[in-house]
Amino acid sequence: MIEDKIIRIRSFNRYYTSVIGLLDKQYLNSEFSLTEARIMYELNHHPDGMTAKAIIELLDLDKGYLSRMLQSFEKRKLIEKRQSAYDKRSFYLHLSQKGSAEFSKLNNASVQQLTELLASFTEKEVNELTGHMDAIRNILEKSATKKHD
Amino acid sequence: MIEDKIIRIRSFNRYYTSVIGLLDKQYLNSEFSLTEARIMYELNHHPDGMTAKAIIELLDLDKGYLSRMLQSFEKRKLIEKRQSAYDKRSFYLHLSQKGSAEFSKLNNASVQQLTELLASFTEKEVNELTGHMDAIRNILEKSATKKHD
DNA sequence: TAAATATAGTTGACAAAAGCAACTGTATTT
DNA sequence: AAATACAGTTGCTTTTGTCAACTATATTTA
Repeated sequence: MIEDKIIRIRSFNRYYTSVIGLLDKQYLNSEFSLTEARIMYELNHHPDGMTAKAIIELLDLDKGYLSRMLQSFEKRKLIEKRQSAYDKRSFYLHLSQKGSAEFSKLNNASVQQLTELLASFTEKEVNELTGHMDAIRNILEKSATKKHD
Repeated sequence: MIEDKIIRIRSFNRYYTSVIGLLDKQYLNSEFSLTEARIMYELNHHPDGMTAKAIIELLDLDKGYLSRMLQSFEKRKLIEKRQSAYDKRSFYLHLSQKGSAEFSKLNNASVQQLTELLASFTEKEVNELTGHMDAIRNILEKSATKKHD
């Protein structure tokens, strides 16, 4: 029965919301908010530079909100802007060396956190876990339009 | 290699964050915030009443923040409070009839939303999806302390 | 090609969401 | 009975996010 499946999916979503929430708490200790970390992740993932527009679409942020966060990044020397020669309205954004270093710290902390969490599982369990995750993604992305890393 | 597994888990987490974020957008149209909806879900799930303390622990909310949201619920006649006879500091909280009705609306909208989303999948795919979700939960809860519905 | 329209990003003003600490009243411990 | 702990409330603040108007550039259309 489909109703039953929906109940299970919603239950999983509630459950996984709390899992993600728990993992995201690490940003409380850092000098970056979760959203800032996501922006840095995208910038790091696009070393050739990306526009504010692209970040907005990827992360579904308000452009005014993002604009201010990028200003704050600039003040902190975490990013560099380079105006596009072809479209002077837009700017290519890059992590600076400092920004890359800060991102690495965040990233390492995140890996460390998950490493500790996974320590209580067997290798077989971890393999199964990632297998199920990949499978969910494959199913959902079959119909979805959105693209991800 | 475990590093590789961690990368995949983190990738899934980023992906699933956006899935959940998309589903949660439905609350933008409603008169309830996501957090309010979660509180109502818990209240609905505990028809014998539950204390603010219990909600705080389940949803990891600040008690002051919750206190104000409950006040707003009371003003809107969505909940009823009954002081505990055994511990006059605490109150048992219930959805009122109106609160139940409002929760039902939210719930139905959520079911409807997922029904539409699942419409593009085959029954087999949906079965696999829920199977993988259950499997993830089973693995993660093996070591976890947190309990969920 | 000039006018109209669209787009990238910025800014100001504001609102919603969340966090923190002090406080009240009740319960529990010493 | 004094000290401590706890449930919930309140005042105050910060963080996060939203909206609309605006500037400068680009694109479309008449």
